[in-house]
Amino acid sequence: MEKTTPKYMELVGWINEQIETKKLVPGQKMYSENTLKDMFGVSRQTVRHAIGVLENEGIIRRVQGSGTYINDNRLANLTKRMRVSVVTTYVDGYIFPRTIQGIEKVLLEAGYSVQIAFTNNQHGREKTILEDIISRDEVSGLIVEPTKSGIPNPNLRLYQEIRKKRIPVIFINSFYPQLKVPHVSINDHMAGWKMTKYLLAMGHDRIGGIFKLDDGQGQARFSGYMDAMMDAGLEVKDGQIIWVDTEEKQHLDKVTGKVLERFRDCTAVFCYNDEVAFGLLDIFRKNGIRVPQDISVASVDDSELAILGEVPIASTPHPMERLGGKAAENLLRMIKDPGFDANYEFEVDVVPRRSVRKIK
Amino acid sequence: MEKTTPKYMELVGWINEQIETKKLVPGQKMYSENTLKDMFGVSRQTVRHAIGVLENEGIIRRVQGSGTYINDNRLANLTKRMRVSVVTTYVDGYIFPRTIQGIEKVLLEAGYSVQIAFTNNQHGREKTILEDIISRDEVSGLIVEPTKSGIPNPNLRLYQEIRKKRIPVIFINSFYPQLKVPHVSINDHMAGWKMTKYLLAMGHDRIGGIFKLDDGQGQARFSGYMDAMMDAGLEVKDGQIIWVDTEEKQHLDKVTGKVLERFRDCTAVFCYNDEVAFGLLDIFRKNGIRVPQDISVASVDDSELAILGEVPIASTPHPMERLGGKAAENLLRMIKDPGFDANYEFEVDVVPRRSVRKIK
DNA sequence: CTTGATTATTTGTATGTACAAGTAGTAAAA
DNA sequence: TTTTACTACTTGTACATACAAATAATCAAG
Repeated sequence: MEKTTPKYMELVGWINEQIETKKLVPGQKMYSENTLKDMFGVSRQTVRHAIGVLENEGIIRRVQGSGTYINDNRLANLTKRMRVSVVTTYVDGYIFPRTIQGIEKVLLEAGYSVQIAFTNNQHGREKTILEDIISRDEVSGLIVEPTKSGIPNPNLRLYQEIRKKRIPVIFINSFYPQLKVPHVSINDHMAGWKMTKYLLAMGHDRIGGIFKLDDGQGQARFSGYMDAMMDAGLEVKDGQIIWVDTEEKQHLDKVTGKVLERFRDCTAVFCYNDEVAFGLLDIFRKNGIRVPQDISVASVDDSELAILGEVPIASTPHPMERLGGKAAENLLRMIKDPGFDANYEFEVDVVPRRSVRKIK
Repeated sequence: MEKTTPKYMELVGWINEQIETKKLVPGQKMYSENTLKDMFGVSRQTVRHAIGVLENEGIIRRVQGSGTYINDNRLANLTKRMRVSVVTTYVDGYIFPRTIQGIEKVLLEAGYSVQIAFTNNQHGREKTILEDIISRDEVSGLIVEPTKSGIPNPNLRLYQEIRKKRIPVIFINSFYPQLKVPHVSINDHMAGWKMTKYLLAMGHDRIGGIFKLDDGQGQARFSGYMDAMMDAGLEVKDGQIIWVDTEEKQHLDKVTGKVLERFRDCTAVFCYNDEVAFGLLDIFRKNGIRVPQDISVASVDDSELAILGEVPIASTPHPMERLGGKAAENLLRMIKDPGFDANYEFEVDVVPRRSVRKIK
């Protein structure tokens, strides 16, 4: 993902940095427009554009005929807005609470307060929440876990409006491909790739999969799985893949028939995440299929669910607190320097567990 | 000498007038830059300059590729200080996420935003958070889960300061007895009482207990347990009780020796909550003690942990979302009516499960 | 009817030029 | 010394051009 920061925004970032590092102090006269124009090799109009942005933010003051000056009320202005809004889909269990905890810890230590809201993975709720944030105009940054990132989002306009207000936004776990907004997540493709490679290395070659349809993570994990299968010269058969949506994920037992039929000839199943894997183990147990003797199960995220049941599940750890912390840190940098590239993807590794059996 | 107004300012005035006279209504698409350029015989740059001024005032909104639209800024005036702060000990799992969800849902629907912070059950963190809330002076209410409510709290002064500012406060799950602040919680005494009565009814008479030392809930549940035992004419022996603190609760296996010894002669154990019960089952399993054949286990809260393991645990349901929602509703009433008595305790009932065996 | 590519329109970024208007210091004039 | 006029420099206004990027409507292919 390539993001080109406009020249005038780079200038904004540079000037902000000069003030931040005390190279320019309040009351002091700034470089003149022509000086900046020569320093950066841009046109005077571009310099004026940048200075205009800073003036609107109340950071500097222009006086015709005299020059441009640094304002001294910058700090007083900022403390009023030392607040970050966090918008996630859920909060009840799984990886969410600890991710939020990671965010909260970093922001609290930086003197920010954290405002929070949950979409329940519903576009309508997301709309309400974003409109509230926009109309209040009280936050200096936004951390968002996308709602249904796999399908078109009707709220993109609201995100653009937020960007127009120069409020930095960062996505976690997933992102909307249509928006050029940075994201912090795990490398979902790598998760699918490495786990599938692991299953292959354990001697499996008929590997089924359950993936989540309506978010981008499911699709990325699927493509990692598929690439690994193709890399091994194996065909991915549609009959070995089950796609579920959020609703079905919660109640996997409703598709018991489909599960038993599609995975009948498989020696292993790759699951979208631990919730799905946990539900799958339940179905297998109720139908007398033993794990890992009859079939192996692998998963992603390595949440508490992975080690809670009778059979611990091989999974790839999700850096929960660290991911939240990284997102918060990068957001803070974006607030200071609008040109900062905040994209980050965590690498993942496989944790072998008893749910996967070695086949000779 | 007459002062000539710049062309772009004339344009600003004209557009403002159009909105004032309802010739342009909110949400409607404005004339495009090129249209205005032709209408007024000025350059596109001048038009952009004018539109830029209006955009900074929040009167209009520009959307690249689409057009320029009139903003609906009615909302901006209304909601200013509609914010509630929620302070809980943890967020990672158990009953916390769903309680927070219940709070958030009610407050969001009432038009409030929710600010959140976690103490990690440390007095120091609680102090930082409360001082921040006081100095910002931006919230209209406070929902707090007490930190270590069982031992004297060094931050009572801060709560009194908040009260002096006439900001309503409500406690959830537990409360500080020294403060006359309303609380919404389950009836912990009843939880201890009813569950013990249930164990007695199942034929048990040698009932041990594990309780949490450093919060008020543990003490209330203990007194319910004790009252039920005495009501049945049974003696509560110190040797059948284990007191744990927060640290030991997380790593119950560290006191394995004590557990095995104290409960050797018991037919049942009443646990402070599901976390403790879950850890206890683990210890029993690792030491070859079968539940419920050798010993019965009962618990409080009925979280996901109660039904996750091999042996489902008898427990008393915690009304998580409902409790959070009730707390939020009562806080809203307190904001409107400072005299409202917001105290509320949920009644609890026993959910029998396989972890408790009937003795003839 | 749906999907995908194309096209026209719209705003965004960037550069260049020219002159106007205000400021501050300097030099000349009273 | 004080005043005035000048001058160099600053920001403000205005116009022109070019291309980039996003959007929405249109049209053709399946």
